[in-house]
Amino acid sequence: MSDAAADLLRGLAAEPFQPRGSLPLWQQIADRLQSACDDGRLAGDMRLPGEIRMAEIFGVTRVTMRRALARLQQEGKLQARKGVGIFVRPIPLRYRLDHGRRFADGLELPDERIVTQTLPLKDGAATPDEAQALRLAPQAPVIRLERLRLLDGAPVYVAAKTFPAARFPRFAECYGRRDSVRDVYEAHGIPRYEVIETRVGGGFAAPEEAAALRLTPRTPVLRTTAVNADPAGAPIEYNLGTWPLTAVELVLRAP
Amino acid sequence: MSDAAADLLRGLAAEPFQPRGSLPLWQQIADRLQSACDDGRLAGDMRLPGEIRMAEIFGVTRVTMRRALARLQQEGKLQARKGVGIFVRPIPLRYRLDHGRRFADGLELPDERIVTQTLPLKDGAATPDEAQALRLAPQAPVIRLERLRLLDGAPVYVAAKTFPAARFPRFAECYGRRDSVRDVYEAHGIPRYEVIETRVGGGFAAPEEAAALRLTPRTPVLRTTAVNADPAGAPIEYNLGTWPLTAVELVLRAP
DNA sequence: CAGTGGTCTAGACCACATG
DNA sequence: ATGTGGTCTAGACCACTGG
Repeated sequence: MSDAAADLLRGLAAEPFQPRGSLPLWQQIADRLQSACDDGRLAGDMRLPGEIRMAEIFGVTRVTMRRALARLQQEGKLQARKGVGIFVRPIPLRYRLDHGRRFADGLELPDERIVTQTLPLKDGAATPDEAQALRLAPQAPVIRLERLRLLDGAPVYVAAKTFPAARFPRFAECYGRRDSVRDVYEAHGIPRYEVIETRVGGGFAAPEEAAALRLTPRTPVLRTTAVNADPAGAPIEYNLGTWPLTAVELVLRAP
Repeated sequence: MSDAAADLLRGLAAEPFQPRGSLPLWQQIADRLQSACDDGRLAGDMRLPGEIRMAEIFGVTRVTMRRALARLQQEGKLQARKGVGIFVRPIPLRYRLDHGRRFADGLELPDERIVTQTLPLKDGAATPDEAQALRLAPQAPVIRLERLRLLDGAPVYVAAKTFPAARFPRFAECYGRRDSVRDVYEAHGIPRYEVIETRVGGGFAAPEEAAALRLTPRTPVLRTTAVNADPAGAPIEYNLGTWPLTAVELVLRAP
């Protein structure tokens, strides 16, 4: 009785390790696991043996084993679920996403592979950041929309969108039909829009973000913020996006 | 005999911790240290007491203390130097960098605060990536230039630039005068250039990058790649930049 | 040399998810 | 009830850096 993952790991552990003083043991283990992830020997959604088991296989303590596993989790290759096990994250290599295009267009992938989950709409008051970006009065009423995009079942993007409530009185009704923001725009007399500013930066996943993206908390992420405007230049949407650090590559081309 | 840092930490440790079951001890410690970094109570280049000492102060094992410190290192707030001590990383905060502008212009800071270090030029053969970006034959001769930018003494950017050797026969001579790539361009009949493509992605610092940026190895970083072209559209420079994840924010505005 | 951070071990208890 | 990952401890040895 030995599943494929355990056999593979035994193979990784077979080669002797470099003596002390060169590379730390946990790093050598992590390196071998990582190369196995990268070349597909550890494939998507595969479940690894338990930590104690793996520690035995590699001939180290559980603590040392955990250090190796922790690095792979931080880099998004593995995902641990408490009480369940450790899984190979079905990795999106890296998606090229062109600036200013719609999410799905930028990915250049068939729509079947993309799934969108929408969380319930919420009303609220604009935060200072939002008020400034949307050119609203402080505390002005806004509509908040959260969305999660999955690619081949793996979450790759959470978006928190904020809209000025005054501008979109029939938001919920229009959005609900097809889960489409574009529909809302059109229904309120905005046939097209422009991205007037995009920012890209890095950060670390908050617990909720990590849960949504199925990442270990505090995992590094890429954050994008965009402001959309109607043809007249008035801001109509503030979009805060979070991506697993290794999941996306933004491509910006000269016009 | 007790320096300022130790006193501050004793203050942080004074408040009782939440009982087990709520937040892990190491996370509570990390949170307190982080807020102390963020609001300046732990200021730039300050040296912390040793790990054993800090572990005593917080009443935990050295292992637990190290977990807390590890998180702050990964997030770029602290920097450990083996055999020396742990230091507060001087004010990385976050710099707005506008796309398409020169490094120094984008930062909108006085030149005095910016220092550039140039590593020795190297000749070499184009890698596949470089050959494609620069539209060269495989293995074509290229010139490699590495630069490190420091802001207020803290390294915030390493750039690895690659130029087609055939296009810049007098590269070394021209560059050496003022360490300016623009000088090289002008001397070879290129009065201005355009950025034809920029990519932004995330990764993890290789050992050399980490050393240059004074980061803990494997720290998450932001990577930018840009291709410059002459007015005729011919690629003349391939630029690979690495930033500490928390040090930079790219701002892209509509033309 | 003494002090520092980096690595590693052996064992323990807990909260959680699953069967 | 079992096994999982998450946390924590107490002690040890090493390599590096500084005075």
